[in-house]
Amino acid sequence: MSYARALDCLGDPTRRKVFERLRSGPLSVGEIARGMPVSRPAVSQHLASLKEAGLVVDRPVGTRRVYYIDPRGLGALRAWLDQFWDQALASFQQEVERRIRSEKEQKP
Amino acid sequence: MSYARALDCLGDPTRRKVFERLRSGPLSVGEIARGMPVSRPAVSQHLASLKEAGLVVDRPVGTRRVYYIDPRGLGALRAWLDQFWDQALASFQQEVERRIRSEKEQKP
DNA sequence: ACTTACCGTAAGCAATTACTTACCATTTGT
DNA sequence: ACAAATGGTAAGTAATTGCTTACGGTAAGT
Repeated sequence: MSYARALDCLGDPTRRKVFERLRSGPLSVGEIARGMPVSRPAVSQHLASLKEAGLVVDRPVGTRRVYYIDPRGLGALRAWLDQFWDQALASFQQEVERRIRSEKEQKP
Repeated sequence: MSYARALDCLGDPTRRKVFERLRSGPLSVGEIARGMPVSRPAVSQHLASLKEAGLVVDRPVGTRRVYYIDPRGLGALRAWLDQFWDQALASFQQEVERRIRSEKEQKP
């Protein structure tokens, strides 16, 4: 049931940008906010949401806090996606075949 | 760049519910809306968003419209997730090891 | 001890958005 | 041709939420 909060989080473009900045490795809050179109407190709030959703973890380093991606949140998301894959592919293929058949009926 | 709209869509709980109803196979709008806590027009609007995001496709069947999941949207989402996986796992493991080392220093 | 750097939190505001009701278009059946 | 069924669209409203400014708290440096 954790995929729900994760998807809620990643639904916001700014929060997605914050998350994507951590893809290359751990970063402090200031480093994440640098060059962002929003203020540092805004980034802080987004990080809190991401943390509550299990998508990131943080670790204190002196007066700074370093954030990095939590693979467990990522895993929950992937598991949720996989639930759809097989059934969706089967339904889709069936519909494609149906479309081909209906086109054959129309031409001649 | 299509994963962005897909994530925006699935960020809403109701829209997620609509999407999850299609997991077991194609359904008409009325069938999807049946038993939902929102009205049928609301479901229609959500389906339009999902369609624009490439997550569902529809096909007319008489006076009804049957919707089903589009695997291409699902694939874009999975590809985006996979981008994070390797790097995130490496960073996470590195942090776990760092935590173990710092605990060893503290005890003796 | 004092200052500086860094970050989380609170309050308030503006903008987005998700929902409802009403209406219209299209297709099927009689 | 008419009636019923199905669903997309428009307008309006209420609620959510993302952002900013201001403040407080902790850790490092002098």
